[in-house]
Amino acid sequence: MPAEASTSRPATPPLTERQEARRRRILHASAQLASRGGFDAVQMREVAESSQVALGTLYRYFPSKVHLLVATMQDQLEHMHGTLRKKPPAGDTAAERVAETLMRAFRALQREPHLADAMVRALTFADRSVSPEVDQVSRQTTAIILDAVGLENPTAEQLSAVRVIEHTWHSALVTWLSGRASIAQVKIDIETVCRLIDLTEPAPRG
Amino acid sequence: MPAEASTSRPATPPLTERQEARRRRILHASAQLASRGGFDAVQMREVAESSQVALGTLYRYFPSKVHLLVATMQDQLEHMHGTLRKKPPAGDTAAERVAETLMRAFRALQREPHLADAMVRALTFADRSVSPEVDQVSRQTTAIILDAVGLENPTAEQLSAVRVIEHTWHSALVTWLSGRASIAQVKIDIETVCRLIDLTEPAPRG
DNA sequence: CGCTAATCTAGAACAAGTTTCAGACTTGAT
DNA sequence: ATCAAGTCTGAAACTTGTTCTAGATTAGCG
Repeated sequence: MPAEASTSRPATPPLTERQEARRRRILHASAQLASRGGFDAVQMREVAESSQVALGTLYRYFPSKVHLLVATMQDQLEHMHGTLRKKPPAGDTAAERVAETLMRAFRALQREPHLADAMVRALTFADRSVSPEVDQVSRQTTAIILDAVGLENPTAEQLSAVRVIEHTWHSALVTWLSGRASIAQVKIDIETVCRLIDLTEPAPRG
Repeated sequence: MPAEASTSRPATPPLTERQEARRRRILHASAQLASRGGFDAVQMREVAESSQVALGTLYRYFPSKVHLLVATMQDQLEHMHGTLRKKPPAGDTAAERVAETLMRAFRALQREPHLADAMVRALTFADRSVSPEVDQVSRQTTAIILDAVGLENPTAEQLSAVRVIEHTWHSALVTWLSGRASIAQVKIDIETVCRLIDLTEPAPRG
């Protein structure tokens, strides 16, 4: 039994520099193609060509198109979390802060609607084989929301509220991307669901 | 300009008996294959063969696999709405009734998890070209929830709460289907979000 | 009935995701 | 420096959704 890799994710052997560079090129090409034409425009052969990697290699790094796009989303989310941390939301209540955070993220996605389409479609289409990666995205999203709530040790009830907010966020995004809801409606729904978090917050002491 | 088909959906010419029968056979084959192996098991060639229809004909009836599966979902939802109407939920508050209704629907889906997988994946993967059909599914779901709430003329606020419940329902389903949440967790989240509907309900007069 | 337009069929063809394979290249250990 | 193991490449093959075509069938109409 090897004792390696006991800390973070299971059995991810460290990548050499060139491998890390390949991985970056692939993710970059993926995001670029997605920004153009969304999910359909991310064609594995094109990603491979764009990132100067053989098709087989692309599949070694990302075992399917969905894996690739979910990884792309992880990448973007990380970036967004960083951005959000720099300018925390200013609302008085947790609900206001969460809603503001989510709408800010929403507007960022609006700027690259095709990219958003590709990532979100991949995320909701992912089957069990992508669970770990999707879960990672979900944890990242949870972290962003909890940051906005501003709690260190949320109760089970609060975690459920956060999950519901997350559900609403994803599904509202899907609805908007498929043209079945306006931005105004998304905003209203986000604000509606964010009330839940206040419901579960103990009255501020003092 | 023909004046026909002015009433319901745009330009759906009435089907002959044999056409109606073909449509039924197709939907039946689709549901059957889906029940076995989920989304991937619904292969257009197999659906065509199973329903004794040429591939080209299948595509004339349903312009894509996603269209087919969304139509399958419409079919199933209609059936379920009928079933639910017969035994309305018994809770005292709107929240209880809605949660009970949704969990009942959820248990029905649990009985055919592969079928559920196929339908839900199709629904969330659908792009703009399927909007009308997806919207129809959404309206049907809304109707089911509103039935449980028991309101004739919901306010805008209540409609937003219903949309949020719907979002949560879909997304929780996706999470469960991909093995990232347990049934218990889904139940909790459904109950959590259903509280919203009570928040918006005016105190009963009397 | 006999005509015409629409529909259906069988099957080939095409597109994009995925797999496979032989050979060239890297890497790490000796 | 050299060898073995692992990785990358280029290209072909395979799978399944989708489109296309030519000919047979059916439906509606005079």
